[in-house]
Amino acid sequence: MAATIKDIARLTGLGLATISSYINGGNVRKENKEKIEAAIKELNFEVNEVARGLKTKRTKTVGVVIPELNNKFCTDIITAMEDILRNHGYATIVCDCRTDRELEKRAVEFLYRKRVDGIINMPVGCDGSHLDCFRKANIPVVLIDRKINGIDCDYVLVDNLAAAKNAVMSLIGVGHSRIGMIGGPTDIYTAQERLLGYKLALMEAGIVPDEGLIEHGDYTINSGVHCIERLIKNNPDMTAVFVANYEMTMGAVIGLNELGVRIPDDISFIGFDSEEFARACRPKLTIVTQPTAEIGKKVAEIILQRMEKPQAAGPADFKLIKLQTKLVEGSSVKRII
Amino acid sequence: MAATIKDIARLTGLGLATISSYINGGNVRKENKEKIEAAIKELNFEVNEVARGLKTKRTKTVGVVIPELNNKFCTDIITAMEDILRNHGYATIVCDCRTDRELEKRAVEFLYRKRVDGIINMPVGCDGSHLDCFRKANIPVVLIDRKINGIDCDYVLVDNLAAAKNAVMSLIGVGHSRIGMIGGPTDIYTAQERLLGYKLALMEAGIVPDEGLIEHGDYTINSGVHCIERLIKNNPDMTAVFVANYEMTMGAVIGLNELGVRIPDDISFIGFDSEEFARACRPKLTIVTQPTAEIGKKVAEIILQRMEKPQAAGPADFKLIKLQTKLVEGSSVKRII
DNA sequence: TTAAGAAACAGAAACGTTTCGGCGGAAAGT
DNA sequence: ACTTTCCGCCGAAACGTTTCTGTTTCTTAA
Repeated sequence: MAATIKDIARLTGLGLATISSYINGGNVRKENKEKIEAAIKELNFEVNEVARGLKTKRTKTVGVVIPELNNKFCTDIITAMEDILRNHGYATIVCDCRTDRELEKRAVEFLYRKRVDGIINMPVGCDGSHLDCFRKANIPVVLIDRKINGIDCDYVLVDNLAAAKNAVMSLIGVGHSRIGMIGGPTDIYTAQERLLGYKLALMEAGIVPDEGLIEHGDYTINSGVHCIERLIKNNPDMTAVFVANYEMTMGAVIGLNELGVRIPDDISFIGFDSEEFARACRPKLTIVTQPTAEIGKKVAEIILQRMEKPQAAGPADFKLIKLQTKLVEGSSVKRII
Repeated sequence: MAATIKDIARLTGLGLATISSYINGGNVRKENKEKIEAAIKELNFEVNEVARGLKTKRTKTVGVVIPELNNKFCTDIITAMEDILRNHGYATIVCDCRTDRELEKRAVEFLYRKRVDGIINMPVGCDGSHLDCFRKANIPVVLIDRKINGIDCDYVLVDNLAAAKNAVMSLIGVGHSRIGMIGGPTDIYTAQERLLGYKLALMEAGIVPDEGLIEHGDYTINSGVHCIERLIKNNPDMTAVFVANYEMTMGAVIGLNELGVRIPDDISFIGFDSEEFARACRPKLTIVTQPTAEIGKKVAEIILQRMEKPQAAGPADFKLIKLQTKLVEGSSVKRII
C-alpha cells in the first residue's frame, strides 16, 4: 500500500542507492534531486523506520518506565526529557507500571524486544535484576530518583536527605518539637532518605524521634488522607507536620480540611513538590520543591551521550548526579517561640 | 550481539520455521520444545520486534498525540487507555506537542514513519489535515475530546455543552445572575461548547449574556490567575464564577487567595475536573467532573476493534461517542435568594 | 585530446523475522 | 495391503531499508 524506496526508484529511473543517499542527505545531481522530490510528493512516500531500524540496528527510540503516569513529579520530568530527546530525533515510549514490580519487569522486557536504544527507569523496587537484559546487551540504562542495589549505571538523584532535614530544621527553628512526618513506603529509597533527614534534624536538635509521630503512606492522595487522620488522632500534642511527596501533601490538606483542623493555627505544615498547589491553598503552603525540569534535562543529556558514543569503555565511569531541592516559604508555619 | 532465531536453530539443529512456529505458539514435538526452551534460555534470546514488524507489517504500537503531558485530564485518559492497550499486547508512544500545531503535525508524521498501527489524537487546532497520511493509508484514527473539520473518523467526546449549562443553571437556581466565566481559547471545540452552554443557561433564564463577564484563558494555571484578576477588577457586581478546565480552576483559586477574595462569601465558584483538588480547597469546591477513565476505555476499545478488523468497509460507519459529566457538589456556592 | 581522479550512480547482499510450498512418516481409513 | 490424511518439520523468499563494491560519468590538468 504505502510507497517504498523501490517505487520511487522505478518512477525516477534511478537506482536504490541513489534514493537512499538522497534521503540521508547525500549528494545527488540537481536534476535527479528534483525528480526524486517530485516522485516522493506524488507517491506520498515516507521512510519506513521499521525497516531502517532493522538494517541500522538503531531505532532512535528510548524507553521510559515509571511507577505512575498519574504522578506530577513523573510527568514533569518526562515533559522536560522528551522535549530534548525529540529535538535530537529520538522518540520516547513511556510505560507506566502501576508501581508493580512484575509489570515493571514486563515493561522492561517489552522495551528490550522493541530494541530501544536506551532505557530510563524510576525503579519500583530496590533491586535492578529486571534490567539485566539491557546490561548484558550493553544498552545504556539511566536510573532516576531512586538508588537500587546490584546495578552499575548512571543515576540522576535528588538530595532527599538534605531536603527533609532542612524542612524539619526550619520547623525546629521556630519552636516546634512535636513534629509529625508522613513518609513513603519503607522499601523506597527516596522515602528512606527523607525519613533519615527528618530524624537527623531532630537528633541534632536534641530531640528523640518518636515512632508514634511517623506514618508511612504509599505516595498516593488517599494514603495522605489516612495518615494525617491517624497522626492527628494519636498525637494531640503535635504542633507541626512534614509530608514527603506531592500526592500525600494534597491528601493531608484534604484530611485536615475535612477534620476542621486549621493551618497554621492548629498545626504547622510543610509539604512537597507542587508550587502551584501550594499557592492554591489558603494560606499558601511552605513546601520543598524538586528541580524536575533539571532532572529531565540531565537524564536526557546523559542518555544521549551514552547512545551516541559507540560504547562506554571503562567499567566504572558511571555518573551519579545529585540535585538540590529548595524550600519555598509560604504561610503555613507558625512561630511558637 | 543479541541472539537471533538463526542462532537457536543452529544450536538445536532444527529449522527456522520450527523455531518461529514455537515462538508463535504453534505445535512442536515435546522433545524439540524442550531443546528450544533450553537454547532460548542459554542464549538469552528475545524476539526482535523490529524485524517482526517489518515482515508482518504490524508494529503492535499505537501513537498518541496530546497537547500537554503536563495536564491531568490528558494523563488520566492515557493511564486508563494504556492499561487496556498493553493488556492486548500494544505499546503506546505518547507525544506531547506543547499545544503547537506545527509540532503536532511533526509528531503525527513521525508516528507514521514509525508505522504505528493506529493513532489517537486530542487535536490542537480545528482542522484535520495533519492526519492526512493516516487517512490515505487507511490506518485507524480516533480523535478525543475535540471535534474538528475535514476529517471522518471515530470520536470520543464529552457533552461539554450540557456540562457548562448544568453548572451555570445550578448557579442561577440559587439566585445568581451576574455570573462570570473563564473559558478556553476561542478556537478550541471544548471551549466553544462550554461557552455556548454558559450562554444558553443564561438566556433560558432570561438573562442577557454580558461579554464583560467572559474571559478567555489558554487552559493553563497562569491564565486562570490572570483571568480571575481581570474579572474581579472589572465586575464589582459579579457574584459567581464558572471556570472551564482544571488548570484554570487552580489558577482562579490561586488568584482569589492572593486577592483575598473569599469563597463563597465574596464569590461563588464552580470549577472543573479534579475531585481531589476540589476536596483540598477550603471550603470544598463544587466542580464539573469528566469521566476520564471511561473516555480512555472507550478510546482503547474503539481503536483495538479498528486495528483487529481488516478494514472498515463502509465509508460512514464512524462512531461518535458523547459521554456525560457530573456536577459534584461542594460548599463553594452560596445561596443568595 | 586524453588520462586521472572525483563524483554520482547502480546492484546485490544483509538485517531478523514470518510464511509459503513441500516433504517425510505415522495414524487412519478402505 | 494400499491410499489418504495430517502433523511436524524444512528451506527459501520476502518485508524496506542501508551499505558495500563496483561502474559510469563528469572535471580538471597535462
